[in-house]
Amino acid sequence: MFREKGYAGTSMRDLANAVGIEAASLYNHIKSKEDLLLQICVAVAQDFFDALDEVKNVEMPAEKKLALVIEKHVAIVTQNLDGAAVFLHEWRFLRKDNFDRLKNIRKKYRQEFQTIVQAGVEEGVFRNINPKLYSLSVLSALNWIYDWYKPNGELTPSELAKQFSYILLEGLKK
Amino acid sequence: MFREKGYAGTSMRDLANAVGIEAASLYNHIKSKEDLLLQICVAVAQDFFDALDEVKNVEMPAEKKLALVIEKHVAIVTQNLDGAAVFLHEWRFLRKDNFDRLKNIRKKYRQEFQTIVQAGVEEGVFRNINPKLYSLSVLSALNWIYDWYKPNGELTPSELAKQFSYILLEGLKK
DNA sequence: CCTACCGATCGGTAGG
DNA sequence: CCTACCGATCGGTAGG
Repeated sequence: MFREKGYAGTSMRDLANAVGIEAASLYNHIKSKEDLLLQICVAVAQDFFDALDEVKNVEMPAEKKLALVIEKHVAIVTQNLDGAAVFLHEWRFLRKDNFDRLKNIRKKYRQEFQTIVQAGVEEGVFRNINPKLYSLSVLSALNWIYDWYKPNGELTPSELAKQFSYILLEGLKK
Repeated sequence: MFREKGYAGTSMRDLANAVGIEAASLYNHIKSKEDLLLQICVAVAQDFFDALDEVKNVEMPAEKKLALVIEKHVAIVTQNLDGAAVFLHEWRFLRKDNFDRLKNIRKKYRQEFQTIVQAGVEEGVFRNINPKLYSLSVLSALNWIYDWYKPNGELTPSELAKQFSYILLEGLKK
C-alpha cells in the first residue's frame, strides 16, 4: 500500500481497513506509521546486505563477482517488488534520525558495490571507467526493475540478470 | 517542493507559504493542486519529446543516434532536476484520466527510444540484445540521475552523457 | 489577494 | 481489538 499510494498518501485507516480492523487497533501491532515504514526499509536493506556479504570476500574474477552481485540484486527486487519499491522510494519520508540512518545504509551498499567495480578496473580486466558513475548507473537500472517487472511475464529473474550482465559487460556495440 | 516532500506530502498551505501568499489565493493562479502537478508533468514530457523529435528522423548511424538521444536526455534531466523528479516519480498521484494520459506519454517515449535501439540491432551494428529490456535499463539509469546529480559537482552534463554512451556502447569488459 | 470558513480526514491516545 | 475522541490539518469555496 505504501508502494501504490505512497507513504504520505496512505492513512492508518487505509491500512486498518486492509487488514479488517479499526485504525486505533493497529497501535497494538506497530508503534507508529513511521515505525512501520522503518521496519520495511530495514528488512529490505538487510536482504541486500546479506546477499552482498555472501559474495564480497569470496575469491573470484571481478567479472564473475559483478555478475553474481547483479544476479542477487535482481533476485531480491523481483522477489519483493513492493518491499523494494518502498525501500527505494518511500524511505525518504522517514524523519531525521531514521532518514539519516537509511541514507547511510544506502550509501554503504553503493560503496560496496563500487568496490567490486573498482577492483576490476585496478586489476585491468575492466575498462577505465568512472567506478562511481558506473555503480550509480547500474544500480539505478537494477532498482528501477520493480517499476516494470511483471512476475508472470516472459523474463525469469535469472534470465533478466543474465541479460543485464551481458549488456553491461560486453556493451552494445558489435 | 513536490519533489522534496512528495505530492501528497505537500499541502496547498506549504505552497502558498513558499510564495508568500495565503492558500486560498493560490486558486487565482491554478485550478487545483492536481492541475499544478499535471502542468509540471506535461511541460517536462514536452521537453523530452521535443528533444526526441529533433533526432528521430535524422539520417545517421544508430550508434550516433543513440548517443545523441542520451546526451539530450541527460541535458534535460540535469537542467531541471526538480521537474524531472516530479515527472518521473510524482506523476502517479494524478487521478484516473490524467494518470492514464501520463502513462501513455511515458510509454510512447520509451517506445521511440526503443525504436532507435531496435534499428541498430536490425542493421547489425548492435549486438542481439533485448531492445525493450535494454531501453528500460538505459532510461532507468538516465532517469535516476536526478537522484544523485550535483549541479556544481565534478561532472558536467555533457561529460556525463559522454561517459554514459561509452559505458553502454563499449561495455565494461576490456 | 484577503478573511472566514466548510466538511473531511489525518495520526494518535484514553480507557475499556 | 473496540468506541469515542483529540487537536491539527487537509483541499477547496464564498464573498469581498
